[in-house]
Order: sequence, then C-alpha cells, then structure tokens
Amino acid sequence: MRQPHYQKLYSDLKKQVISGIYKHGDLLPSENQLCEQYGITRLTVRNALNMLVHEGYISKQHGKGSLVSLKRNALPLLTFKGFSDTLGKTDIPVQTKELASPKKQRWEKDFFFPLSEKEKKQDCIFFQRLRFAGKDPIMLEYTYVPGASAAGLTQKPLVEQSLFTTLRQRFGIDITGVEQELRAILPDAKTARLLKIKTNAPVIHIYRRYHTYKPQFFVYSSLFCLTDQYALSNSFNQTLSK
Amino acid sequence: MRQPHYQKLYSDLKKQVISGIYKHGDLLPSENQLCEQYGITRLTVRNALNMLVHEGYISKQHGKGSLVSLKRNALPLLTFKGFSDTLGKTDIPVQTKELASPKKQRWEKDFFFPLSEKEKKQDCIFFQRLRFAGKDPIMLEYTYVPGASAAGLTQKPLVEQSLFTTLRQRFGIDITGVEQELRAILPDAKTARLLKIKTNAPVIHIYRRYHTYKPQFFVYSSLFCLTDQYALSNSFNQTLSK
DNA sequence: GAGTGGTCTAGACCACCTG
DNA sequence: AGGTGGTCTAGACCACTCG
Repeated sequence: MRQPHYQKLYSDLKKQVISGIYKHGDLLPSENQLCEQYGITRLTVRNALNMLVHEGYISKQHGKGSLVSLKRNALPLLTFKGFSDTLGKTDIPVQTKELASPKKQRWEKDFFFPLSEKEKKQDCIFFQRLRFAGKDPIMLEYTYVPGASAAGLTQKPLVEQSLFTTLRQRFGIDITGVEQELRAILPDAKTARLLKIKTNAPVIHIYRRYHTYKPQFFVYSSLFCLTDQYALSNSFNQTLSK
Repeated sequence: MRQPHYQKLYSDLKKQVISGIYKHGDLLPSENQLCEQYGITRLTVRNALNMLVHEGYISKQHGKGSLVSLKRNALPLLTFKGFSDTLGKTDIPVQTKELASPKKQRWEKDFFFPLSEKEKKQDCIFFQRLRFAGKDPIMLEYTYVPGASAAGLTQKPLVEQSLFTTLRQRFGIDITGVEQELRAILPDAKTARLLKIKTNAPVIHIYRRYHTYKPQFFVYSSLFCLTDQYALSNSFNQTLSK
C-alpha cells in the first residue's frame, strides 16, 4: 500500500510547519520548486498544498506564494482529527486517562444519532476517557465503535493511546470526515465531578459521527468540553473565485 | 470577470442538492458524464466535486459514485458562509433584525483579536444584529468591518440584508475563510434580555476573524448563539488515502 | 519582465465496485 | 467486463505581485 505523492508532500510540509521550520508569515517554496524537488507535476503539488490550505496551516496569495499561518492559543478540536493527532505535537502537555476499560455492550436506547438496522443488531465497544491539558481536565469523551469490525479493541491497549491510530494501524480503518452538533449546556452532577467544575459552569457538548473509508461504518462520540482555559478553535479556507 | 468552469458546475450542483432535485442517497452523474455535459475535463469536474465534498453536501465512493448527503435538523453555522448564505435556502424561516444602524466608531480597547497597526489607525463600521429562526431569537451578532475599504456601508441598506453579499457586490470583497474560537458562557444581563433567556442559561460564544481576498483585510464578529432549539452543526470530509 | 499561483486540456494507468 | 473514482503526467495560457 504505497503512499501517493501528494500525501508524502503534504505530511512533509505539515511536519515542517508544526515543528517550526517554517514560521508564521514565511513563504513555502513555490509550486514549481516543489515540483522539481519531488519530481512531480504541479497538479500533484497543488493537491498537497490545498489540503494544508483547508486545514488552515497555510494561505495562498496569487502572484506571491504560500504563506504559513500560525494557530493561536486555543484547541483546534473542531476538525475530525483526533485529540492525540491534533494536540500531540503542540507545546500543550496533554494526557488521557481511561475512566474504565473499553467494554462491549448494547447500544443505549435513543442513541444520539439514528443507527442503521445493521448497527443496532451488533454490540458496540464503549470508551470512557478524560482528557487533560497540563493538570486540568478539559474534556470528557464517550466513544462508541460498532462491534463486528472492531472486535479485539478491548483486548490490547490502544496504539499510542490513540483510538484513531489504532483503528488505522490494526484495522485499516481511516477516518475521512465528521458530522457534529454543538450545544451549550450545564453539566449534570457526574460530569461536573469528573471535570472538577460546578454544575452551574457551562460546557460545550458535542455529538459526533465520524465517517470512515468503509461505507456505512461510523464511529460515534459524545464530548463535554471545558472552554474556560482553552477555547475550541478551528479555521477554514477555501479556494474560491468569481 | 468570468466565472471559472468549476465554479459554475459547483453552484449548479449545489443548487440541485439544496432544492432537492438530488436527494439524500442519490448518485450524482458520474465524473465522465459531467465532463461531457459541460464540455470540460475531469480535473475541472473533480475540483467542483471536491468543494461539495468538503462542505459535506456529497461523499464519494470509489468504484461507485458521488452520493448526496443530507443535513440534519441543526444550523450549519460553523462554516465561513454567512448566516443568510447558509440558511437562506433551507426550510427554516430566518429573519434578521438590526438593533441599531451600522455606525462608524473607534475600535474597542482590548479587542478580541489582535489588530494590526494599520487597522488600529482607522475606525471600524459596527453592526449589531439579532437573528431569528421563526419567532425566536437564536443568535446575537456583533460585526466589525475596518473602515477605509468599506466606507459607504453605512450609507445604503445591505443587499438582501446580507453583509457578505454586500461586500461582494458593492466592494468586490470575497470572504475566503475564517478562524474562530468557541466558548460556553453564561450571558450577561443585556445579552440574556436580547435573546429572551435567563442569565443562567448557557450559550455558545464565538469570536471570528474572516479572511478575504484582500490580504490583511479582515472582518471580525462576536456571536452569542442559543443552542436549545437548534444545535450548531458542521461537517468535514477529506479525500485521504494511504 | 520574471516569477507566482489560478485555471484548464488531453491524455494515461490504477483500484474498486457492481453486473 | 465495464464503469467508477483515485492518482498522475506534460503541457498551456492567464492574472497577479514585485522589483
């Protein structure tokens, strides 16, 4: 399973931006230079650059070049990249604590996304995890993985504590997108206790359905996010024109 | 200013999806069929389709085709499309009320995004608007447009009540992206009164910086969103591979 | 004027899915 | 087997920015 050229270039550039080799405001090498360096055509280079534009790492200026854009002090958690993927390489010290071992169980009644008949027939693997930035809990995460395709998730610990990395490496399942809904709520007693806040401190509640390369195979999450210390952030860019 | 082919195809298809000509689960015409219909090459067709994928209107399946995906009952407001652009064509009846006429004023001290020296030197145009879904207020919006480029915004009413449409049509300024930060907060007395809620009802507060085609020209917004009735939603998709 | 990114053509080969 | 989307090449012309 060979990596496409644009993927290689994309991850190379992303690493260089994250690690600070290219800093905010710097110009990346021009498209033609990248063509030569990698021995590929401009379309392929542009595919890689477009991915970076969409994720907000760079912006382009016609006639000038590709400018590196820096993120601010907030958690870029509204994309479909997982917690570890997004924050693992930043300077924010993150930790994950399992509140209980992942276990197989029936789906909850009135599940927050409508389930297909096929999903309902099987059990799901249930994860309960608490995420920390520094010493403070910042996110409570419940995740549901339909059982059949991912049996064995309960056997061995996760690769690098990351569910998405584990799915990719051990099951060949890639996350390709997400739908999500956000609401401001007051936490119930249990949630407040876990996040170490009072029940009158508002949190953002997020329901997510992750899409994968396997059609009709979804992963579901319910998240409670504290936003006092770190806001949730994201950025979009689009190549539009008239 | 001629429209690129991929833009034309993109907006044609998007209209057809929104208006229900293609329904959830339907297959769009294949890429090759669209090539013939529009007399363009596959790359151009793919550019248009990729935009739809990124906005969550369709998803693709290798060997099968482009599947239309439907949105759920939530407000897709986390993208950089404006309120009117996003909700104007749905079946949710939306309204906008100006709380005061747009006016020119100094920037607030400790503005929520760091301003450049150039921005600080000029005034800004300040908008205060309340958004409704049906009869209920759902969003309070404060928007700041740097003055020099947009003087005249206070003179005439907005085109279709939409700031973005006005900027595009009257000033040639296109919104190309956004950075945003989200927090759960309890509203202050004034905000609660305007949104017709109690001060212990949580809302989502969003700071936004919109990017435009003019480098260094940004539009800023501060939003207070009620999420009891309609959650905030969005979706992402990416064309990834191994 | 030289270099940049924006758009586009006309091909090609591959992997995947459905008959 | 035939059609689909995924990746890629080798060109081209244009609009924009900068020195």
